[in-house]
Amino acid sequence: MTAVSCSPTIGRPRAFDMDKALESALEVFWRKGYDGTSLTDLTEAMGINKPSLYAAFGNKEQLFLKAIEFYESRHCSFFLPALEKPTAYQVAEHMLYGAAINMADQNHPQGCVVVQGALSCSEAAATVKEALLNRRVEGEQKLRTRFEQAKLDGDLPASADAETLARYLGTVLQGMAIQANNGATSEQLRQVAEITLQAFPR
Amino acid sequence: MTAVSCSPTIGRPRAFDMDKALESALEVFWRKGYDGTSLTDLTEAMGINKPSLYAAFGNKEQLFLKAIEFYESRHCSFFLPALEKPTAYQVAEHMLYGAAINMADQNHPQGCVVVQGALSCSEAAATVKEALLNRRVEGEQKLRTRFEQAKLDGDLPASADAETLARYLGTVLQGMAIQANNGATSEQLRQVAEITLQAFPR
DNA sequence: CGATTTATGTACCGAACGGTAAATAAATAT
DNA sequence: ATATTTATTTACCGTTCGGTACATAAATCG
Repeated sequence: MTAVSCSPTIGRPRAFDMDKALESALEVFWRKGYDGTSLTDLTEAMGINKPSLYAAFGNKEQLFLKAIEFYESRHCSFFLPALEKPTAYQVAEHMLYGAAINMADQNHPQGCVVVQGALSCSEAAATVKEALLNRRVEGEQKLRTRFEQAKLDGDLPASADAETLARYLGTVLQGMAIQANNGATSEQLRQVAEITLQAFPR
Repeated sequence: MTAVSCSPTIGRPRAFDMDKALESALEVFWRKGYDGTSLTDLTEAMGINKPSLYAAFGNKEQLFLKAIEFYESRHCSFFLPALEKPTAYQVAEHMLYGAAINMADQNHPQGCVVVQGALSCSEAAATVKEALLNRRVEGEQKLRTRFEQAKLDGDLPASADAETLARYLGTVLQGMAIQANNGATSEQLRQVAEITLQAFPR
């Protein structure tokens, strides 16, 4: 069993909150990307020293991967619920409007760390780049599966191409991440979502 | 006057082709991003030593900016011509199909260096990040102006929102860059372009 | 032929990089 | 109280970073 963060009862207690530290690390990675973030950036933001960071999170790469898990559980909270909507159109609707609000939210860096955390990067970042790429592709795969189900359910015409619809939606969602980086507001992204939905069969 | 690359007649002649060196530098920046690219990466790809690089291109930042100019003149050759098409719909059409072919082209890194060259980055890269951001916003501004003209020309309904249409198109184009990084083929991007156009007024 | 000008190759600079050894501090177990 | 266990602090490791000084090579100018 690997060292899961189950609180050990013996030994000196950890002086910092792991979740808060992880959130701080995420914020830095999100804003600066994997290559652009130094250990000094991380330790300053997290309020801990390097040995504490390494003892608690492994190394820079593992910390990044844990930060991404944290991101998906806390910040991408609109994605999975949207998949549960009763029709394909409503799935698309909730996903696009959710993304519009989320990606331009001023309470955290703009965009999506899964898109911009390690898009083009050094060889040292190859592992995390691939991890993010897999998450993007898997997200689209989930959309595709949902749309194939919608065809069976009858709320998407049998002539519809689930794979291409999923890719279209993925493209717009990923494009919204760039738009948010460009400074687009939630309202402007909402308008994009609105147009996007006009091409979506209902 | 700054040192434009007008060939000097005196002194030892330069032993390398500046355009070829710039193209090699672009290829590296495109693939690894600004932060992910080291001077060693650059000099190895360009086939020159560091002092030659600095004498010819200034420094890493200036080299990057020159590589971006090079990119826009050689690799984004579909953008400006698309703007000249007779109707707004045809503008969108040519831009989307041009991007679909270009971004997944296997003859160079996938995606778009203006999107992925310095999206999230260190403070050292702040200048180049802003330069890329400005290029993206300016591209959308050009689209918007073109669509406003189309409303005057009558090939776009007066009720259409030129700004939002431009942002919608920008979003899909930027999303295509991510898709190309995800491994999408030109044919898959072409299908996305097709759906995108269904939401575009004609 | 020098003299001048520019480019190249080598060798190096201080700073920052990711990562760690070793000593100390704070908790529990016996 | 002492031993054990874990976290923190300080100080440091070798490597790589972006950038440059300096000597040499290759061209033109007079």
